[in-house]
Amino acid sequence: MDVNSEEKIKENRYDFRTVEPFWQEEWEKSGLYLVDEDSKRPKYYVLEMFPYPSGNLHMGHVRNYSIGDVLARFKRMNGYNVLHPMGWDSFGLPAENAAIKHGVHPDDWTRDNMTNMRGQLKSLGISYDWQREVATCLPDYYKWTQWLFLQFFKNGLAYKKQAAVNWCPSCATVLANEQVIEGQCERCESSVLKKDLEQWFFKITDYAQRLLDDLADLPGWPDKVKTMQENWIGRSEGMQINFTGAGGEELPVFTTRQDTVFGVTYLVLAPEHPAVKRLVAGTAYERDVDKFVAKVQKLSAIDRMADTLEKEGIPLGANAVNPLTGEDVPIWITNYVLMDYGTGAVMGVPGHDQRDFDFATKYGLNIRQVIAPSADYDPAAPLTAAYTEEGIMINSPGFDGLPSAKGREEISDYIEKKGLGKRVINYRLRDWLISRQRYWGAPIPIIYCPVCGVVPVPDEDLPVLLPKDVEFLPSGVSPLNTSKTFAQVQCPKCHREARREMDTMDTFMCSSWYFLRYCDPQNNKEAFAKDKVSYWMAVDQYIGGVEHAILHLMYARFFTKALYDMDLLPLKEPFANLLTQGMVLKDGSKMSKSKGNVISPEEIINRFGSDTARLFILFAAPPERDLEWNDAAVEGCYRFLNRVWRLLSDIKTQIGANSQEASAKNKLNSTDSAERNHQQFSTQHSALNTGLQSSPDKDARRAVHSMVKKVGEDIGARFNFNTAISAIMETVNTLYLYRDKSARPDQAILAEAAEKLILVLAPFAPHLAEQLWHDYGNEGSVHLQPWPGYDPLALVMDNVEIVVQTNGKIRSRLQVAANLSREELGQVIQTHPCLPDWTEGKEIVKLVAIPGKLVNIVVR
RNA sequence: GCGGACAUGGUGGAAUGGCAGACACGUUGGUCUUAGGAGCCAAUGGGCAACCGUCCGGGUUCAAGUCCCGGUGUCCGCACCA
Repeated sequence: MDVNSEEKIKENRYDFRTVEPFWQEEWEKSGLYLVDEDSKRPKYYVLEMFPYPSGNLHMGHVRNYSIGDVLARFKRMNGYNVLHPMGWDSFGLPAENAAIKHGVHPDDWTRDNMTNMRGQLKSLGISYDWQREVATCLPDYYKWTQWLFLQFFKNGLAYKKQAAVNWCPSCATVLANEQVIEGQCERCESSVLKKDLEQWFFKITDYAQRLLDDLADLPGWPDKVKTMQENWIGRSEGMQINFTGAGGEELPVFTTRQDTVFGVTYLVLAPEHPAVKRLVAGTAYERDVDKFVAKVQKLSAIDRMADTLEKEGIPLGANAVNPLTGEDVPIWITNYVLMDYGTGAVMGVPGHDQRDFDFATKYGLNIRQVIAPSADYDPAAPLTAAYTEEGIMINSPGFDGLPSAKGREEISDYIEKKGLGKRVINYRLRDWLISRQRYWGAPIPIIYCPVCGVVPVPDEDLPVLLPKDVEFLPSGVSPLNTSKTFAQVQCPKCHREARREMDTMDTFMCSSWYFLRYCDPQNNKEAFAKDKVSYWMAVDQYIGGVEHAILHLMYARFFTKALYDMDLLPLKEPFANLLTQGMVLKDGSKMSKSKGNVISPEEIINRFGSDTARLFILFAAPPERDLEWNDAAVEGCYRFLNRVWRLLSDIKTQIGANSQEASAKNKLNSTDSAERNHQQFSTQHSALNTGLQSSPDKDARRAVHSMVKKVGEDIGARFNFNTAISAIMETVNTLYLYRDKSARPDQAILAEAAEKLILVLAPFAPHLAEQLWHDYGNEGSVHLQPWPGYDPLALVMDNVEIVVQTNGKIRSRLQVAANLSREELGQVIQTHPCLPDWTEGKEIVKLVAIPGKLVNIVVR
């Protein structure tokens, strides 16, 4: 390749290697994306889930932030005061694991990663207000995480209790319920064990009903996510019925099928049920029962939940009294009853519950039918499986003949009247276990005093700094124990020698309020000022992966509600609208190092530039859908940007003389709202429109204006960025044809087209658009311009093609005037010379005319 | 088992109930070129054709990829929840 041709190619191309870094620097220098509270403009808070600083950006990040950036830029151009921040979810296990593996301190490792990823983010040119950057691992952030913990504590929402908790043996720490996936650790996939430990919990269960009810106030959330939260909260209405065991042992059970209480033939307890020991103490059953309990407890969570696990049980040799019938039924324990749901005791109704049926069949327990499928059903026929549907009550003295649903109500009333139990609502949701026996997290700001007991760290002593002199090899004991200085502290109340809490907080605590800190990131007096939060919150559009549907999104909702109750926040829901983006796949599966199918964003940016990377990722699929990475298609996007570049460069040369006029026009627009801008364009160009004689001119202009309309709607109302981009591509194609094929392309139309193209491209390809904007002689950033308007008159067509169908089959196409009414269009068909051909001599039954679209002649 | 989403060319994907396959990738042919991994032009659901085509089977409608009923398949979430 000689020098000349190299230069020639360079000349005709979008030189992203120069253009992109240049504008990134300019934008940063001019503080283009910095925002403040501004009551004159409506606010818009667009937020992407902040990343864990793992070391490198991956394509999922690029997708997430590209979606957010299009919205941020679009809203900005539409006159909104846009808050678009970025930060780091920077506490967590990977830092410790890296420290163990490579001998670096988690703090250094994390900071290096943040530096590296910040650089990568900046090379993407996302419009963040970097002055609002937060990192959860920095003392000026976690000080407030600790402060918030204390607010929860002081309001009775944080408590410590001994409980059987999830223990990951490999991470050597406890896990929240939500972090156990199919019995395995969410992080390392080790089998999770149950361990009896004293741990800190947040009372999220107090908010179960509100978390459930308020989902109805979130129309801007995907149903999928709301359903997942609904299932996770798992509300079920039922009844607690008080059975009584031998020796007066109270054995309440929880059931949702009170109508089957006459069918109870045994009672089952969870092996861990506290009554078990008492009931068998000193009996012949004691040894076998102990053995059985030990066997069940040894099973890991995953084994205990496995489908294949056989239902096993053992009798306790004791009976319980059914309070309704006065009948004695045997008490068993079994591996299929859970201690931590309901009361840990279940009534065995083998006639109407399949598990009970299997169990009773296996151990020869009685099966009694109390619900018949219909009134004429023969109850004498033996059941071959449990009948679990609704039906008619039988063998239930006093309630026979009632439909089961009605029977449920009457039995509930009866039980409550007699004081034998009560209606209760059970939730599957458990309290949130927030303490961790790991190093890289915010220390829990609690002091244990031998005299005063559990004492919160006073506000003025915050933050409780994470010590650096710590051995963080997982040992099962909190690593903070290994610090020489950390534990020792004076009791804030009595000043006696006391000890600090050694556990750190779950990192989900840190991420449950970061969106509030962005509103007021530098405040060193409070976590956030109420007026700033009132101005910016709620987040208008939240964007992130669906993998956070339960954990993060539920905790953040819980925090918001709790802070609302403490009068720290003016709102009950943090995220008004939620967009869950799909994954980025390669060869059909998620990109991962172990599969070796990772495409690094850095590499793509180096080869094609960030505008190309962003354009591809937005064009390849709608945002909620999974996206298959395709190298060739990326190149296609790169070619498109060059096509735009060449077209607009050429037009610029052609209309060079007019460029001053164009720039004057833009100065005029630059301070207007989109609405005014819209009207302005209409009046400005209606003269242009009516002056057009030939149809290629009109067509070109229509293409441009309908593109503006469609792109605005696709971004603003539908989040269909892929179709917005395709509309721009179509218009570019049309303009190439117009310029090359029409006899005398109109300069004014080309100038207008160029300007609008640059403006609609700005959210998608911000660097290219900015460069072109300035090449056209405009002042100021393209990203501060009002979103272009369109001229409704330009969209009007003189003629349209309509389709002629008979019985739904296409016969012909006709050019007709676009403004024909339904009747006129019918007339045209009725009198058309081809009518006999279309109807083939058959009788016309009906004629359906849809103006502007089609005519369907129904014949027989 | 329960709940949810989805199913359209070789591929990614378009279609307020109104011309299925926009836009793009890929492929093929042409053109320019010392060269082409650049650019431009053309073709591209299947079938020689009439026609047939949106997972399968019914239905509603003048008209169904789209709405309704019943299946199948794929993916996701929860899962011994009483």
